[in-house]
Amino acid sequence: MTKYIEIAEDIKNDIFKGKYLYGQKLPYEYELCKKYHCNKETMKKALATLVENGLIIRRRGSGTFVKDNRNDNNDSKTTYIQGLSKAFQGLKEVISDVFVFEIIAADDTVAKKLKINRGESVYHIIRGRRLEGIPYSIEIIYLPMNIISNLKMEHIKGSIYQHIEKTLQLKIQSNHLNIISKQSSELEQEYLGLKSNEPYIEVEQIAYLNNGSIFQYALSRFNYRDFKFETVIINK
Amino acid sequence: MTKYIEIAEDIKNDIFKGKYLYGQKLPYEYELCKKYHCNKETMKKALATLVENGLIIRRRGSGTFVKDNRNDNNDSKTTYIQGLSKAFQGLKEVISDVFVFEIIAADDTVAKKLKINRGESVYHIIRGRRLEGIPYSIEIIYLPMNIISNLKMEHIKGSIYQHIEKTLQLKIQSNHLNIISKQSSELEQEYLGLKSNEPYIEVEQIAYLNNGSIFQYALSRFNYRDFKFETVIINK
DNA sequence: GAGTGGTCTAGACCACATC
DNA sequence: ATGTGGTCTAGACCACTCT
Repeated sequence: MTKYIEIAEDIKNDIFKGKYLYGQKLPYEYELCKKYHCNKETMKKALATLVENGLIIRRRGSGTFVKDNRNDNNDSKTTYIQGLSKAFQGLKEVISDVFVFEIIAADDTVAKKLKINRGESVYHIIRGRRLEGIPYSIEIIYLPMNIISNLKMEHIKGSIYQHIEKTLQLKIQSNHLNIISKQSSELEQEYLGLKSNEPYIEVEQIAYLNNGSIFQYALSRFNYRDFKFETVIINK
Repeated sequence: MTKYIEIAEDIKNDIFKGKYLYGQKLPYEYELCKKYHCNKETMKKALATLVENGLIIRRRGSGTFVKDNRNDNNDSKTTYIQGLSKAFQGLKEVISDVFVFEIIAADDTVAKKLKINRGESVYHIIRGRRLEGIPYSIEIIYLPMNIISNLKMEHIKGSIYQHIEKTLQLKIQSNHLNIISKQSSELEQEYLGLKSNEPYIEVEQIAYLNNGSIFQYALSRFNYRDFKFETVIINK
């Protein structure tokens, strides 16, 4: 881990622990530099990640403040906080229902998305995800076999990311998301509890490793009633 | 404008103009530094904004590449590219139907969102937006009068942002978005062409100025068929 | 080993806010 | 005037990729 990420994590934890209260001023950059024994620019980088995550606000001339998020609704089941699926912060139990787990030849669409050749082998997974017993999403996942290997049913039932990061020691760099809505078919209606003619929200996700290769093309489908996506846009 | 933003804009234009083709390698950092007469760190900052915008991918050890976006569907009417509403890149004509334009006292909800006191005066606007004649969104907007002044019908019909940035000379720093879905009522059904019991997508937006104050609380509602939101998440 | 991108530091200088 | 955050530079050192 790099220094600025460690500092950012530490301050983030302080905020979550309530050391710095909502709306309150954080110590000045200079003070934080002293505390963490780092340079001004490094501290700026650390704080910039917190700004991007919507945790703090910085104002030239006045200071750095913890963003007030208390009025956010926390009743939504699916929350992509800071863009990344924090999967309920690990607080709640997630169970997978595996519908499909097979190896197929990539068709044109999948090949295009994964930037591989048509016909190359890919894992094809369809799984339902339940949160404390209640279904909340259907995931359709394609993983190129030349990058992701030794995928087992236990990973599909649990965490694919853990297998990628822990077992294969690959580093995930970025996720390119596309959020749209579509008319549901029977699978979504049954699993997500939608009526016929009701739509679902789909998050298309193309995920890159830090070596630039695409390791995942996935479609996550949610009941529109449960969907919530939070993000911050910084104007530059 | 700062140097790194200018450089980023310039490279962005080159990409859009086709100078650097999709999938192609960009000149090395060092070459770009020479071209733009800047320091390595400044160039990194410029390129980092393009990474955040999903335009390029950087790989340690191999280079910087233009991201291939050719397989994106461009048939959606509403595209929030890079998070920010680029409003169709100004290519298509936008017309507003103003349903409500009044000054009211902030109720509890609005006061909480705008971080002002209950009872303070705010502009309350409800307008429909049409793209080449076809309705695509309903916007419910609240602007605190102590920040935004002299709002006229012409601004509501055109661009409120232009009034804020050009006339009032205020700088917009960030937008905090929350995307959810809700059951439609008559207004959305009529204007957006939804059937009863069909939902709409709502983008809740809280917008900050660079002095830290909140100048807008807005709800934009879209027919779920037309909605598309693109964003990039960088893992750090 | 050479090429390429990432992190960190030290310090100059600038812009904005508050008193 | 002072406090506070933002930008830019020069240069050291590190990590990864492609041969």
